[in-house]
Amino acid sequence: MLDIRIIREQAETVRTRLRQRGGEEWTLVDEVLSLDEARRAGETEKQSLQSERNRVSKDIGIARKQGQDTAAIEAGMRAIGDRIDVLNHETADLDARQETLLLSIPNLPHEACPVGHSAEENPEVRVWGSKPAFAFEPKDHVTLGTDLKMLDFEAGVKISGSAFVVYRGAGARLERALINFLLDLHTTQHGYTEIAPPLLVKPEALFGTGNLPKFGDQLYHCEVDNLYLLPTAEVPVTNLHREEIVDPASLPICYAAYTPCFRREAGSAGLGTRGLIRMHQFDKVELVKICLPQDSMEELEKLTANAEKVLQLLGLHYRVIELCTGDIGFGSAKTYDIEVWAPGQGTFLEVSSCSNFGDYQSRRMKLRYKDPETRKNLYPHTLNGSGTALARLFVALVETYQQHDGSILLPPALVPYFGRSGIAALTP
RNA sequence: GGAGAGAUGGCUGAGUGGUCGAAAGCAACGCUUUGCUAAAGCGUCGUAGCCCUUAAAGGCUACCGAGGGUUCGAAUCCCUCUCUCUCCGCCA
Repeated sequence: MLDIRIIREQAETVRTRLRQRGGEEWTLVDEVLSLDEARRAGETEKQSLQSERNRVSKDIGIARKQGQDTAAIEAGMRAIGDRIDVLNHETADLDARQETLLLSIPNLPHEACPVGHSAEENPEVRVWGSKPAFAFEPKDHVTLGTDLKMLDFEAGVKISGSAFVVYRGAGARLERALINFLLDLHTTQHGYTEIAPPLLVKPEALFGTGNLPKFGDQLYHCEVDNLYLLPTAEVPVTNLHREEIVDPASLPICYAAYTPCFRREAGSAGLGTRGLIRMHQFDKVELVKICLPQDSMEELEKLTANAEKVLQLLGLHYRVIELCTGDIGFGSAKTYDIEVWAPGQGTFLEVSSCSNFGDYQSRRMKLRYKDPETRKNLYPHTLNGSGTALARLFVALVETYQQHDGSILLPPALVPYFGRSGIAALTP
């Protein structure tokens, strides 16, 4: 949520920045400003009347003790009370409308965020490794997974429908090995604290991270209990400190969490996505940071480097791109995407998205820290990034490390976790 | 699912219609004094909004789980809701 004071004082800058995103939200600025003005006018009148009421009510108390008749004064106060009631409802209504508008306005892109209209204008930041060469025609993960009996797409459909999959045998074991590898890397090498959060979350948590109110159609909702299946561990983990005033000495707070993620993917069904690339349920290890405002850009670089380390250790070719203003997410001020090469797809797949949200989420969830100098409560910055998504990592891994005989030879970093050096081809 | 208890400031915990934003204690911060890993004394110490200011300072208002009601006036009385805890039942 944007700071109303920034909108008030720098309306033109806010409009310009919002326009760079390409949406229509910039047109809401004028509406917010007029609501704000009306709200403050009502607030001022209401408060001066309340002040009068408090003063006179005290006098009435004193006069009554002295046995005086206060009926006339009380009648006058009743009129003031009525007026206060009216103003109360008016300002509450204006306040609610302003809040609703503010919740639907996306974050301002950071000035370091490249300006552009769409994904085509995302600059490539760096490339690591190179495309692996094959002396044979590489298969895609669907073929490999099915042949090796690691992935059962038909069973997924039978049990849960399209875009669900069953991992089995070596596939299930590989998924588990990857989860442990990722968590160990981030907790023992990168200093993150491991979190295992609930997978069902309240609406308040989703408002805090910005998934609600705008993106409810992407969420699985358990109506009888009004709980949502999480679309990413970002939601419960960032909300761990919702409505808290954290000790600034404890910053940066760094969390790593493995969870399954559930997404309805409304609107993208049948979008030509074969295999594991777009699923309703997938595993992910998420990294979350809460830090001082002045540190957040540096922390974003570290976070991105932590996610890249995964691909480096696994020997997977990848590139990092920077999202332009027209492509960054709703709450983000600056985002790097990491895309891994998948030989069977002949394309790069997004396996991580690392974002600095500035104070956008912390203001929404009333997450603050007390500045030791001024003793004021300030909003820390929040960041998160996948470290990394598992399904697409699985794709890149098996497609990159497939052998001519259909077997898979795992990179050394994964061998201790998997327990074997690879997955042998099955003999028919 | 059944029964009961509760929700007050960072924490503990007083407060049942009027100078209560709220006693007291703990924690924290500052100062003083003494001094071997500390104690004592004094002071400060909730959150948010509005107004006035270049700013600081200041003034005002609201907030004692949430919402509504009674009243000139509500932490305090009434109603509704939510949540937490305990016990019983069921269950991985």
